[in-house]
Amino acid sequence: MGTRRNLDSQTILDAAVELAEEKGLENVSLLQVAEKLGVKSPSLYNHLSGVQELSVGIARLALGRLEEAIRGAAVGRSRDDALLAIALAYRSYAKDNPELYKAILRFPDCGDSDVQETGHAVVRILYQVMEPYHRSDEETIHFVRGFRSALHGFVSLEAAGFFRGDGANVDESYRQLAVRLISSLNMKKSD
Amino acid sequence: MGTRRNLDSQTILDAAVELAEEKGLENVSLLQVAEKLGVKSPSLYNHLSGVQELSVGIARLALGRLEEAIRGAAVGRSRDDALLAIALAYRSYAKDNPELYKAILRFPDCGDSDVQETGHAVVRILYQVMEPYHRSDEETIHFVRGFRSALHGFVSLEAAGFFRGDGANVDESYRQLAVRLISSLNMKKSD
DNA sequence: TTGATAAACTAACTATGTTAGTTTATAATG
DNA sequence: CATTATAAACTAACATAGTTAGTTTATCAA
Repeated sequence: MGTRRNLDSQTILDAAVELAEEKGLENVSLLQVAEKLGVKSPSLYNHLSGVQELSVGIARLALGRLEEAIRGAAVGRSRDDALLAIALAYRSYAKDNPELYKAILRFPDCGDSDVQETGHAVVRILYQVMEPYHRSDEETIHFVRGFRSALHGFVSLEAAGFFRGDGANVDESYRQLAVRLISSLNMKKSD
Repeated sequence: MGTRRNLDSQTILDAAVELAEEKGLENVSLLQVAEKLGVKSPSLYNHLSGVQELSVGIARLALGRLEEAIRGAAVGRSRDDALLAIALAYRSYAKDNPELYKAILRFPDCGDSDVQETGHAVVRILYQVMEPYHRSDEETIHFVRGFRSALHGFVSLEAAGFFRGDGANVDESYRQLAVRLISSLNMKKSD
């Protein structure tokens, strides 16, 4: 007993993420994380301020990985092609990492500014892709907000179990949504 | 002490909703609800099976009211006009009832089928509005899924505090998103 | 009047988050 | 090398939440 200098906030975060992926995000408690690390739960307080900090950490990590996935999808592509690739990568990430995506969904609870910062990083990629369209800043912002909202909304509703009963191809619904928005970019405003 | 026959599940639900609106959804606990009703928390178990049932009840009520708001907006309107009105009503509801809307957002946690049922009621209105467009069932489903996703996604992200830093009119972003999708309905598939 | 029922109660348990105060291993210093 | 300071672990304890079991009691029906 006494002291072992191996623990730090990164290790704790890693354990929490692992736990989330194993047993679901809702079962990530300081008790469980501490147990996983062979430590008593109050010991964690030497490295973090509370459970909220852990939640924020998970959310940030999840958003960071989402950003990576999106950036990876956009690389080597441009314009419509890039936008569609981003859309598909977004949904793939959510499907491949359901617990981490839940952590992103949960951020309304905390309203943390750090999380929002990481969220902006995702949006920044979209701004880059938008450049060749030569739209005004304002128009670009409007489009990016809408595009991101659509991706997020679809994936959230799908994760929540909607789109199950009515039999139509969900992949196709998603593709059409993305294409509708992307097409609208290439049209004159008057249309 | 002893017994008063006034309590029932509806009364409890009403108290919970009131509490949510007063102190935030995250502060709705059986303890607080019981206190508000002048009762000890175990007494609530005579009328409900647990806190989950209460959460589901709140979510269902919130979705029910959302459905009402949307139906009210669609009445007397048709086609593009109706769709836009629904979109605006959707966001208004979320803004006017932030705690209730949070309850809707939270349903991923439970995956309850009753909640999904009420969610479908919202979608049913959209199907009605879609009729005059004379699209195939499949096309209609795709569009409705996308449209609803967009509304939900935008409102969720807005509630979470995104769209704040970058200075562009948020109302306009939302309107444009709705219009983009609605316009895409009036186009040939080949476009 | 009496007895059954339903609704409230108390007591107690588990789990979670958290704080306070104690011990102890390592690192830093004389 | 001895000592001290620090940091990281510990134990103990408390609050709050949800929940269960078992008890009391008011009301309603026979």
